[in-house]
Amino acid sequence: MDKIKIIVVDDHPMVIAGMAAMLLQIPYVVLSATAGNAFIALEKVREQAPDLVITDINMPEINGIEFTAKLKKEFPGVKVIGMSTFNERSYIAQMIHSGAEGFLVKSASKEEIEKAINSVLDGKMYLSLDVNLNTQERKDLKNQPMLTRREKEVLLLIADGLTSPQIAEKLFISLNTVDSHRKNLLAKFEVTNTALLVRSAIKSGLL
Amino acid sequence: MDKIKIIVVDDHPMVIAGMAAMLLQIPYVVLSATAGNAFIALEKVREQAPDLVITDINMPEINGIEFTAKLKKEFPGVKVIGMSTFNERSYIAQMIHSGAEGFLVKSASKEEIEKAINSVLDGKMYLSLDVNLNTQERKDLKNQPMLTRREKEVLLLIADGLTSPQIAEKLFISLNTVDSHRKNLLAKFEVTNTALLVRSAIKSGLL
DNA sequence: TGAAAAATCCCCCGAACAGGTGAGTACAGC
DNA sequence: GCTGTACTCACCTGTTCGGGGGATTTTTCA
Repeated sequence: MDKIKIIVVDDHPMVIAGMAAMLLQIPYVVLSATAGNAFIALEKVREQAPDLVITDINMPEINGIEFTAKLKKEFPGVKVIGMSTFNERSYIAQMIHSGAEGFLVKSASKEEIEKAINSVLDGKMYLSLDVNLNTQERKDLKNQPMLTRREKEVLLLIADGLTSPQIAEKLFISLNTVDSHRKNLLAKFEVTNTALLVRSAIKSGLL
Repeated sequence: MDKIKIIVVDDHPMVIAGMAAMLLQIPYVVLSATAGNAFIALEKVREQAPDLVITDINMPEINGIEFTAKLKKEFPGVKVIGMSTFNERSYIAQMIHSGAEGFLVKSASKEEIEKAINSVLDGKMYLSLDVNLNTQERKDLKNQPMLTRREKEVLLLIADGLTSPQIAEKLFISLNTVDSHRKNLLAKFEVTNTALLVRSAIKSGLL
């Protein structure tokens, strides 16, 4: 059997290096490419046709979730394992929803990584053991609101302390529109005021 | 001149591996030990008498800040570089206060790590370039506002999504008083609305 | 090309927030 | 006893938010 071809995507060189070192110790896999962002990653996937992509979730420009969605659309056969640090578990649900087969925390050991790779290539799903979700967190996970482009913009400006009128001016839209987005944000996050909105957004890693 | 002896402390094997790979490429340093937590790290330091310790800041049980403080007390000569991921810059000030000479973000490149090591061993302080404390952030760090007991209580309740009337009821005080505290909070954090208040408080680690 | 999703805009209304100013009480430290 | 700080409360004003509708135009994408 051929070696399993893996591509690792992460904007932290240190993580890339660490993952590379760990994968080296697994005889039946080969790291066929690495990428520091989603654009490069997509190119590499087209070139290399890997069996598995291990991708960071928090990346600038295109995050791991969108990246996974794009990747899965173009290459449904490629398996994906998401990776994230401790406090950002909140993305897991979205990641799974985007089609990822596995999830690892960055604190994973070589053994765990190996197990994840095997499970996923076996057609099974793998979730890092560290992902011990308490009920509240699980809730936060499920209800990861799907925000539209505009909603994200508005959310950012709210978190930057702008008032609705100021946001309206900045985005060249009417106050009514800002209010609409604002209400949609509150609804999607299932909160009733700005304080909780900002807090939830931060917890979800959106800010 | 002898090689520079370095000990790396991080609870993420992947980061350890990555750092090890990077340090390997720097000819005049040697990684004399690694540790997954502060206890082991202290042992290793006693054994190895390293020149430099590179430690994660976020670790279970004993965090990097306490660890640095302990380490510096026992071995004042050992240089320390703190390491953290992106969003946790708020610890930098505490880290420096504990005696660390440098700070790196985990997204650091090999070049940056090398520069940090050189600076620190040269007796200079090194702060990761990514830690471009813009004036606002620097302010956030310095001006950790001195909150009174009551103000903290109110702040917590605000962040929990309670409205002023609800807070008043909960604390058995009048709405006017809650408003007073609220205004004092806004003033102390130098912000003008609740969104920024919550955000600042989280950034300052108060929530 | 046609349906669905997103973005835009409008109205009303009451509640909550933010800014300013002032002031009484309680308590700790000097 | 004086001083400073925290905590409490009050009044007034205008702005912003939040909740409830409904409606139209782009955009997106199957």
